[in-house]
Amino acid sequence: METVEYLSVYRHSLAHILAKAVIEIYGPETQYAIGPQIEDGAYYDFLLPAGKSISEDDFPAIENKMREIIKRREDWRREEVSKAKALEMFKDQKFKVELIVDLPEDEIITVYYTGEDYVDLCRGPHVGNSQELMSAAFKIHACSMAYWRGDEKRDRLSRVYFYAFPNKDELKHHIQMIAEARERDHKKIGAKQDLFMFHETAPGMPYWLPRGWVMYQELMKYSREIQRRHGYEEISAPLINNKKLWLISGHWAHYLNNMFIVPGIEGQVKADTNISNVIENATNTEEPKDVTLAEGTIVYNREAVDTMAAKPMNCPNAMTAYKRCVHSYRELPLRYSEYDVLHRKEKSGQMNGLFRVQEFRQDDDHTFVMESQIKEEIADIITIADEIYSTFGVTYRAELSTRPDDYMGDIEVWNRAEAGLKEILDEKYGEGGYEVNEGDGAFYGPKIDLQIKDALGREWQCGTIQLDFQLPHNFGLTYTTPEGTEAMPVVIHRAIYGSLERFIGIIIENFKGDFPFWLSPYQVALVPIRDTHNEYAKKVEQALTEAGVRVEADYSDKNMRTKIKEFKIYKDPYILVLGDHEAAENTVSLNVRGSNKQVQGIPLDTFVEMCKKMNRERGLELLTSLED
RNA sequence: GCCGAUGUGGCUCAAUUGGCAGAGCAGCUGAUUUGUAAUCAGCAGGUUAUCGGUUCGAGUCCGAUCAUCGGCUCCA
Repeated sequence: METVEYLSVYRHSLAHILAKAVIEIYGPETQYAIGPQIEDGAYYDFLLPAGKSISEDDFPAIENKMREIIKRREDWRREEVSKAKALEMFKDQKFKVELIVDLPEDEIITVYYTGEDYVDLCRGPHVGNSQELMSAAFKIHACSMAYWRGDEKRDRLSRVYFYAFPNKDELKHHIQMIAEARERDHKKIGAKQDLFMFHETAPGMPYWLPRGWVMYQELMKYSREIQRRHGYEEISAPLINNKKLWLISGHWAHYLNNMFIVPGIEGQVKADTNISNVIENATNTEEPKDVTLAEGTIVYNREAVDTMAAKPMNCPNAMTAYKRCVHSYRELPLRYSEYDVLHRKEKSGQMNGLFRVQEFRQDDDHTFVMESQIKEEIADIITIADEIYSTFGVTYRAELSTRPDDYMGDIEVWNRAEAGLKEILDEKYGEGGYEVNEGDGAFYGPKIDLQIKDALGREWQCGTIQLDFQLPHNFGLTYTTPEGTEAMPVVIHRAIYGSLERFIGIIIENFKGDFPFWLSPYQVALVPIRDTHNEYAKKVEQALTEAGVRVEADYSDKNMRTKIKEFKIYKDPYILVLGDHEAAENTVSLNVRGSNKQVQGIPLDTFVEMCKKMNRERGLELLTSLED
C-alpha cells in the first residue's frame, strides 16, 4: 500500500516536472491544463504556442530538460490560497482559471511551487525536493491530441504521456511487457495464421479467410446453440432499406453520418454546369466550394424518395417483422435474434483492426417483453453472458448507464426499469461490483455494457443490454393484454459477443493465437514421415473427419521436420506424427501444442474419442488422454 | 475529424551525404525419402502505396491523396 502511495506521489510530481520542462522549452505562453497519473505513469495536457507541436523527435529533448530540472534540487512548496488569490496567480492560464472558477467558494485551494518559477494548482501530495525524484525511472513514450475536458468543440491539446517507475529495472520490465503485448496483437496473429485480411478498397471491412471463417462459424454455431436453449428464434432481414424505414426509426435524423447511403439516381447533367456553395462531406467544419459538373455526370440525391441505406443496426427490421401481425401477451417474451451484416461509417482514424470496423455482424437480438418481464429477462441474458464468456476464460466488467437529461418516455417507467436493473446487478455482481454511469444511458432507455480487455489492457465494449421504450413507440408496436386491451411492449436489444469481429479480435489476443480445440481452424495436423506412410495417414484422416474433427495433412515429400514446423506456425492443437510404429499398431503419436514432450502410441480410437469429447465440452485444455 | 507516426517483392528487413533497388523466408523447378521447429541446387518475383513537384539524377527532399498504427472523441 505504501509503495503504491509513494509511486502515486512521484508520478504526480514528475507530471509537474514535465510541465515545467515543456514550458521552458516551448515558452511561457504555453498553457498547461491537467496532468493526472495513470496506470503506468502519467500525462500532461498542453496548449502549445501557435505553430508549435511535439513529435517523437522531441521526446529526448524534453526528457533531458526534465532531468536537468530534477538536478536543480529545487524545494517544493505547498501554499494554501483563497479563490481570489488563485485566480490572480493563474490569470494567464485559462485552463487553470476555468478549474478554479468551478471550485466551491469556500474551498481551500492548494498550489505547489517547484522552485520559484513554476507553480501549479494541485491537491498534492508531492515530494519535498526534486532530489527525491533522482532515482525515478521515466520515459516519454507517446504524444497525442486530446480535447479539453473531452469535448470536441473545445481546445485541442497536446497530451504527452510518460511511463514512470521507482527504478530502471521496473521501467525496463514494463517496456518489455508492452513489447510482448504487442506481439499478441490480433492483427499480427491474424496475418500469420491466415485468419483474416483487409484491402484498401474496403477500409474497415474484413475479408475472412478459410481458417478465420471456420472460427467465425464456430462462434455463431455456439451462440445459436445457447440461444435456442433459451427460447430465441432467428430471423434474417434486408441489408439495405429505403430511407422511409430510417425516418421512422429516427436513424435518418440521428445516425445519418454513420450510414452508408445507396442513393437513387436523380439524373444526368445535360451540359457542363457550375455549382457554388457545395459541401461534399457532411462535416460541420468543411468550407463550401465551387464545383463544375461535366456533361453526363450522374447526380445522386440522398433526399430522393428512392434512396436506400445499408443498415447500421438490426432493430428497425426486427420492429418491422414484429409488426406484421397482432400479438398476444401469451407470446411474450418474443425473442428475435439475428446475425446479419451491418455497416457503420466511421470517421477516419477510428478504425482499428477487428476492434473497430465498418462492416460487421453482431450476435444481435431484440426481445419484446411486457414491463413486468424485464427483470427476469435481463437476469437470463446475464446468465447467457456468463456462460459464453467463461467458455473463453475471459473476464468482464459491467457498467450501468442511467437516464440522461434528454430522455424520452415516461419517467415512472424509467425509474422502475433502472431499479430493476440495479437489483439484478446487485444480485449478480454484489453492490458496488459494477460501475454506474449516471445520465450516460441512451435517450430511449437505460443500458448495461459489458467490457473486456485486450492485450494492451485497453477495454472494449462487447456485450450490451439496452432497454428501449422509444422504438416500439415509433413503430406503433402493440400486444393484446389479458383484459383485451392494447399495450406497448418494451424492447430489449442485446448482444453478448457484441460484434463477432471485435470478439474474435479479443480472444485472439487473450489466447495469443493458441485457440481451444473446438475453436481451432484445423484441430489436428497429420505428418506422415515417408510417402509409404501416406496410406495410413489417409486412414487416420478419414476416421477423424468422420468424427467431425477438422484435419489437415501434408502428403508432400518434404521432410517431417519441415512439415511439423509449418503446422506449428498455424498453432494447430495436435500434430500427429505417423510412421512405421503407428501404422503397425494402429496408433497415433501426439505433438501437443505448448508442450515439448511427445505422447506416443495412443490408439487411434482413443484419440478420436478425445477429440469428440473436446468438441462436445468446448473445454479450454488440450487432453492427452481420455482420463483427463 | 483531430495530434503524432508509418508505408520498399506474399512475409521480415537492407540500400552511406540524393547516385545502377538488395537479402533471407515463402513460391516455382529439379535433386533428396528423412522419427519431432528450417536438406541441397537452380529459377522467378518490385513503376519503392498513389499522384504531383524540386533536381542532371528521388526509395531518400517538398506537397497532396489513400491506407494503416498509437492516442482523443464516439462506439459493437
